[in-house]
This record gives sequence, C-alpha cells and structure tokens, in this order.
Amino acid sequence: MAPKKTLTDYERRRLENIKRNDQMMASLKLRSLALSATAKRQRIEAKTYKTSPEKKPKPETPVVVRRSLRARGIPPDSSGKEGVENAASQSPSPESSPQKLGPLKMREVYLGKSGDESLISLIRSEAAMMEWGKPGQAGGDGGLGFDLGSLALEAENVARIMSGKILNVRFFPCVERTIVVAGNKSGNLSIWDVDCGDEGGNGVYPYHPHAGPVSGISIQPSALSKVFTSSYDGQIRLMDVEKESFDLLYSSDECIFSLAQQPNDVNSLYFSEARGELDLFDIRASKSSSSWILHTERINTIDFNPENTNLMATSSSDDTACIWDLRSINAGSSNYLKKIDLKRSCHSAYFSPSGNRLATTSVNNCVAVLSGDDYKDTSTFYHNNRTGRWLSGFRAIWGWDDSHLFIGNMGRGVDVISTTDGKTVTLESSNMTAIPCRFAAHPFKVGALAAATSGGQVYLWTSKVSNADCSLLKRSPSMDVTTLEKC
DNA sequence: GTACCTCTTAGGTCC
DNA sequence: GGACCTCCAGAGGTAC
Repeated sequence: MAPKKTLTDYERRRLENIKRNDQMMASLKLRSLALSATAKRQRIEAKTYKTSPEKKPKPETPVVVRRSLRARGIPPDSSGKEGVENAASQSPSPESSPQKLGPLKMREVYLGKSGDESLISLIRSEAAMMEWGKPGQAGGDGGLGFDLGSLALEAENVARIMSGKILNVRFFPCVERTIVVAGNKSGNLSIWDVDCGDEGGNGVYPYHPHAGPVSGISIQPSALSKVFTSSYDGQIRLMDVEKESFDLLYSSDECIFSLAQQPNDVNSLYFSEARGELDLFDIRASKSSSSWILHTERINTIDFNPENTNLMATSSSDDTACIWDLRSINAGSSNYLKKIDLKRSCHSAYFSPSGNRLATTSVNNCVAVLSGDDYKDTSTFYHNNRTGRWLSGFRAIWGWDDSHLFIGNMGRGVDVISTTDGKTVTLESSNMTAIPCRFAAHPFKVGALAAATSGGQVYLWTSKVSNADCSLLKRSPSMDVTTLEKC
C-alpha cells in the first residue's frame, strides 16, 4: 500500500470546500437531488496525477557546466558529479520562501550558496557605464554582414542555471558584459554572469521572487539596475539592484501572461492579464492607468515597433495576432491596424529590428512574416511548432537585422529562417543536449544568442569559429517557403 | 455552447 | 536503462 500522500494547500482547501458543500447540501436536504444529478452525467473521476510517496525536494540550485572536463583537468569519470552534489546541497526550496504581498529583500529570496554581492556591484557599475555611454542598438534593415557559419556553441557556454521549464530569457542590455537573466515555471529568476569564468564562482545567481511561473522580464538599457518581472501569480515585481529588493508594483487575482515596455520609456509597463486584457501601468503613479480588452483569450506576447513606438503587436491564444496604434487603441478591440488569423493559438508576434516586419509563431506549424506597406504582405514558412505539454512553446525571434529568424527545433537544434530567400538552416552542436525553446539575441553583441530549454539549461551561441566545437551548419530540406494553405 | 476528459510531447530523477 | 514524475498547453472528442 502506498504511504499516505501529504496534501498541498490547494488540495486541502479543495477538500474543505467539498466538505463544506456536502454539509450545506445535507442541511438543505438536497443530497438525493445531488446524487440524481451526478447519476445523470456519469463522469469519470477527475484526472489526477500520481505522486511519489516520499517526494524529495528538488534542488533549485544552478549547475554550471562552464568548463570542459579536459580544460579543467578532470577525468571523465567525475563528469557532472561535482555539479550535482553542489546542487543537492543547496538550500531553500521555493516552497520554503513563500512570497508576501510587499517588497522582498533580494537576500531574502536568494537561493545561492555564495553571496550575491559581486552581482550587485557588477550591475551597479554596468548601469553607471550605460548612463555615460548611451549606445545605439545593433542591427537594422540593411544587414550586418553577419556570418551564420561563424556561430558556435562552446562547452563553457552551457549552463544549467535553474531547474524546470524556462519561460523567459533575456540579456541585460549592457555593451561590455554578457549577462543572461531567465525565469522559470516555479517563479525563480536566475542571473548568469557569463564573463565571470575567471573570477571564481559559477557566475549564476538564483532568486525566488514569484510564487508562480515567470511570464515576463523587461530591462531597459537606460535603467540596467531595474528588472521588471511578471508572473502567473498575478504579481509584477521590480528587482531594484540599487535598493537590493524585489518591490511589489502590482498584484491581482488574475494570471499575468506577458509584460513589455515601450523602448526608452522606463516609467510605463504594458502587461496582459486574464482573458485578453491589456493594462498600462504608470510606475511613477504606482497604479494601472488604462485597460483594454483586445483579445478573447490570453495575450501571450506584447511587443513594440522599435522605430514607431506607438505601434504595438500582440499575439493571443484566440488564434490571432494584431498590430495596434496606441494613439487610437481606446476605440476598442476592433480597432486594430492589422489582424492575422492563424487558425490556431499564436505564441508570439515580434517586430523586426527595423520595425518593417512582424514575425508570428503559431501552433499551426507556421512562422508568418508580415511586411510591406501597412504589413499587408504575408510570407509563411512551415515549421514544426508542436512542442507538447512539457516544453515551452516555440517563439521565433529576430536576430540583429531583418534577414534572419531564430527558433527552436524539435531535433535539438536552432532553426535559422532567412526572410530573404526563405531557406532554413539548422544549427546543431553536441553540446546542446536538450531542445531549445526560448531565445534572446544580445542587443549589442551581434552573434550572441541565448537559447533556453525546458530543463533549466541555457546555451549561449557566440559568433566565433572554433575547430574544437562540432557545430554543424546544414540545410533543412523540409523548411522552404510555403503557403498558409500548406501549413 | 459549455464543461470535461484524454492524449501528446521531453527532461530530470531515481532505482 | 527504464520507470516514473512533471502537471498553469492545446487539440480533439464526448456528454450534457
């Protein structure tokens, strides 16, 4: 006989509800009525998931595989063991740090073993440098002369920075440094300082600011010390490195599914909650200033045109993606500039670096690119986007110009779709042992591409030619331009 | 039309 | 190496 399962809070509340309802039914002498009602509709018992009798807490600590064994002088037998032991010895599980409605000190929710002082001072100094520098974005319409063949995944650029499914990955928009930030389904936020390899430590700083999946991360180049995060737990938090805290900006009973900021506007947040609702949050006034119902189902992504920041794109599980003009959005959900019906749930809609194109990814196995005047031209590319339940849905992102899109491949590769000739190539590496689902392109380092998996790993592809790496560039025959009908 | 059920998918852990 | 767990998607089917 299986040992008695420990009930979660949710299950306990649910059982209490059922018990209360039973008592109420009995008191109203409605039990016989209720029984006849259930007899009418003979449902099989609600689906439950088996749980192991003695569930051991999962280590939430990052394991960084930053140096090859050969490079570290470790014999093959020791492979990975060191990291795993480190992970197992890590302390607080997410459940041990329940989120409160209020600000959280960074150290309160820090899950790492060594301190995070070096990260705090690094971000402060990078923020100060950005204040002075004011760099321009990489990319544009004309192309960068970027050579896809030079992309490689070095062994030291592979890290398991958290456990579980990564839903969001971003680069800190700093010019000099490569810092990756990712959020997972457990509400964790991990920051990986990739360049700290020679400075001791593994460079990964894990935090647990949310009680639910992290649905959005936003960082502005002009305010590097402020990291905005949203979560299914209904909260928006601001990781303020100057104050060393995760401030609570917004709290709701509804899930928050996406978060975005207009370029160069650090005082406003756009986020989606519930079914199709988009909210504008004024950070200085600390209140939601506008709200619109734009879709009939959840909004999965919000993105702004980098050249005309009044144009906003949304993708939704109501099978559509839309482009809106913020100056006329008040007129309601029918007042979109452009709407594309994808027949299936749409996972993403992102403007290209020049703003002249929009790429959408849908579970209809298509990546669609809108271009031309008023985005009236549509090109569609067949792409297998059926990721199933356990993987984060694929989202095609733009590289550093309008010529290439990057998206995960179910064969553990990175598909690169050329928007100029419609051809797709797949980047593969023996260092990439899981399917990359979510991507980020470094805004200032052409060729630096972060790919996150549903197992907590991040692969950092860089534009280096290395004979040691066995990255392979091959043409995928099944992914030429196709029509929407074929999709 | 709505509510509910089943199936599918991959990665990590444990034995 | 295989069994088991994960569980906040989405599609398709069925009952009401």
